[in-house]
Amino acid sequence: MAGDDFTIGRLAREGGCKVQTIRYYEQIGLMPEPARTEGNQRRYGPHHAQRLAFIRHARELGFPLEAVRELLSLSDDKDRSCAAADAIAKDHLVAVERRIARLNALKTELERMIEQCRGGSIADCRVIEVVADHSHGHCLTDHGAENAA
Amino acid sequence: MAGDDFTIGRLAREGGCKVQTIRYYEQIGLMPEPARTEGNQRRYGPHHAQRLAFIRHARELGFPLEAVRELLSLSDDKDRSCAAADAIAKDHLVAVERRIARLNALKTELERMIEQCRGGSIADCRVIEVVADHSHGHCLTDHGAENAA
DNA sequence: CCTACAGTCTCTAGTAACTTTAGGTTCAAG
DNA sequence: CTTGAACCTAAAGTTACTAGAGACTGTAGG
Repeated sequence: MAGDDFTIGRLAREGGCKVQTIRYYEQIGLMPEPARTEGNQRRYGPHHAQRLAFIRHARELGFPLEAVRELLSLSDDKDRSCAAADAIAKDHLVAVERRIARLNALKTELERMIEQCRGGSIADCRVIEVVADHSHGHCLTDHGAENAA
Repeated sequence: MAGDDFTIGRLAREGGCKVQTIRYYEQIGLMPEPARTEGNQRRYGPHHAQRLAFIRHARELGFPLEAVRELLSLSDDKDRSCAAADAIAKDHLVAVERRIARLNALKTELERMIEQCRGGSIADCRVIEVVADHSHGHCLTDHGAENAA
């Protein structure tokens, strides 16, 4: 624990996120409170960088913060079975697959909508018409459930 | 304008959303303020149901509320060219396609991760390992930009 | 030692699109 | 007339940050 510490700014650059994001992670307990200088500035070591990298990658993989939290606590306990981690990943995969299916249906509907729009006036615009008329043929799979955008 | 009005509860049931959502749409100006009873309760007519259906379908198609707002104002003006509506739909299609591409990359990574997890202890769990090690081969396309989940 | 100035600090509010809660009022049936 | 479901408003909570204000620190140059 000598003097190879670094600032929050450098940690942010290396971790590929904003300074505020790190402070936010600390606030919600994902990142541990680091040591401070006399003047109250945060100083980090390599283990902090590792933990942040873990969090950021998990986030890039689309895990919500609560899942990241679980994954972190699992990874801290090397002796436990990895079944829990596997379950989290599988759940997430299912969610991702559902989203993809939904977005594909969406894409089809949008494409049809756009294709049919032949540039007249609003009165016979297919885009407006399709949006206005919910029952115009097919439905998006599980309507209402997941947020679509 | 006789007595075929209905309550917010019924409008919500028919529109497939919550009562509060309708009040929220009213608050942000997407739904017009309806008439009220003596006792201050909202009473709706068929045109309200139509407008709500339009909004809900647009939302199911993944348009953000601001786009819905534009679409609504376009659909109110039947003489205007539909180029603007077309543009909104096209923009949205591009966004949807980007999301799909991203989610597909994600899916692949998750599948590889899960497949490699052979159920030992955390110490050699591939899920944890892959999440921990950012530089384990390929990257998700435009890292950082869009929110992934 | 002094001055600049980039970087840091805390705290607060804002984002999207709602949902939830609290505390009270109204409507319709029995 | 009483009950209970549905309604009312207003405010706070959700997710995962981002942005800003106003003040303080750390460091490099002179």
